[in-house]
Amino acid sequence: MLILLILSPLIMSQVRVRFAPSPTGFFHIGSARTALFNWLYARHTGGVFILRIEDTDKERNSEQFLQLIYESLTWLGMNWDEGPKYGTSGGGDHGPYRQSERGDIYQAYVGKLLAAGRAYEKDGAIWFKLLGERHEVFDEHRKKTVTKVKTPPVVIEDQIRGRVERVEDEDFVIVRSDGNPVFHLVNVVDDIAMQVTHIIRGEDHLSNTSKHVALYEGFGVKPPAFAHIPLILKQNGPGKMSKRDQGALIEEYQKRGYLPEALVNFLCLLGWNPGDDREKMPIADIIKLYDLPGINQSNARFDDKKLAHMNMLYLLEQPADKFGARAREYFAQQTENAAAKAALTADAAYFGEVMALSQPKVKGVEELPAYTGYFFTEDFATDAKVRDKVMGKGDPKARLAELIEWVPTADFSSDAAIEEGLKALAAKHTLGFGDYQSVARLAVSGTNVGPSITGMFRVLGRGRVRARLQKLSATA
RNA sequence: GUCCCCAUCGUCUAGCCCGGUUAGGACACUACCCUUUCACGGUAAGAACCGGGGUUCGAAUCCCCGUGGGGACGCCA
Repeated sequence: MLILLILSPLIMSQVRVRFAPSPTGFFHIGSARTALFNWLYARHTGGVFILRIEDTDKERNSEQFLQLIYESLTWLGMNWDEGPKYGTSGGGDHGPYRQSERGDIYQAYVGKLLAAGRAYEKDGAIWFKLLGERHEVFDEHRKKTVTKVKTPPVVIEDQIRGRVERVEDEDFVIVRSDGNPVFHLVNVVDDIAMQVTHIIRGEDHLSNTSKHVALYEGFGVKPPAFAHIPLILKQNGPGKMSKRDQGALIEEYQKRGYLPEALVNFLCLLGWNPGDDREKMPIADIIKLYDLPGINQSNARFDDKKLAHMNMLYLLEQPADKFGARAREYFAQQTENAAAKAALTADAAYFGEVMALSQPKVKGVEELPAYTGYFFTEDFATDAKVRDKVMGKGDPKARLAELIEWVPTADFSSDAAIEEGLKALAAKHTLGFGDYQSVARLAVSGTNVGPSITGMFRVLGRGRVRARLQKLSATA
């Protein structure tokens, strides 16, 4: 009882936000960001994040895309408190959370409008009736005569844009002639029924909002707070980012081995910032600082380079075993890639060591198969240009001979030991470490980029190193 | 065409609300340093207040107009 008394004002004012996607296509960056901004607000305020599936378009819905929504949200770390059950997310007593299962509710609400004279039937469809004087006018753009209604402007108090006024001056369809309710109706009905307090959505919905506010008024319900967030523009060319644009799909980043934390961090910064210079920050800090007034008003262009950089930052701080596991997962997906296949057949500990060696060197997991190829096969390619350059400088043949002789008895127990050994070798001829490094690298990897040569020696082991040195020596 | 939103480096942005800054940071680009290659890291450089009016001693900041960008105008969501 006492607890209830203390909690009741909290419950009364609890923020309830929703993300309401339709399963009609791949899950893309824009949707993810809208979900994220809602999720953050719920977590920031200690409110409720609702997932509602807007599957009223029977033609275009698919179960596959529905699953993709669940998977993508979960992958990004956005759990939902109410909604369809999936893993540990979902549940709640405002369901069902799929609009395809809420037909009775919509019918009841339409009934209310019909009874109140705020809706009528025409051409087999049900229309919402605006209040005011009517007159016919020819619409040049749509090339037809339409009935306009003289109405006062609808006022939207937007949390991001301030006061926005827009005149809604035409009745609109709320139930199609086939009996299916349309988006505007179900969206508003569900937000009323689910007691949504804040509608955070893309700015592309701002023009729809006048319809929605009119519907709220028709139902005699005070509209919730609106927050229209800026859109993400495509990287190249004009217009907003759409599912078909390069880099638009969440699934793609998942497949490419991006870290979800990095993608989320990047997405947060597209239209929001903590107010200082911090960019890479833990999600807990973002939740703490995130708020609606901090959201920008202007659209943001997507930048894959900045995302890649953010991903590298996160990758760099991954524990080696986690990084190795992620790499293995990525390699396993590359079924067409011979290098990836070969790597997977290698000993697990060896694979892990190779990845640990490469972790600080690459920008993304996707670089790994090509970057580490020579660790897993003796049949690796040699870069002709690098070969000419290395073999044309100093006396590489002599260095190779020395290395071949040195390897069998050298101390390979640690990178430091190998370094010491090589330095001692160089000192005998008053040469530098670099004189051995370049030719050794060419011999064992066929290129001039890669991890430290000492690390490569240690991981490859004496046998392989010596064989490769001899092979180069024989063909040089 | 009508309506709505927006406008700081190439890009993401701080500063704007509450007028006085060498207009700051990050990505990208360039140079140098570090170094055992390549990266990472460090330092430096270049790079912006869309234009025009107004208000003011003073405007990136407030107001108006233009221009530009974006969005919406479906029995799609």
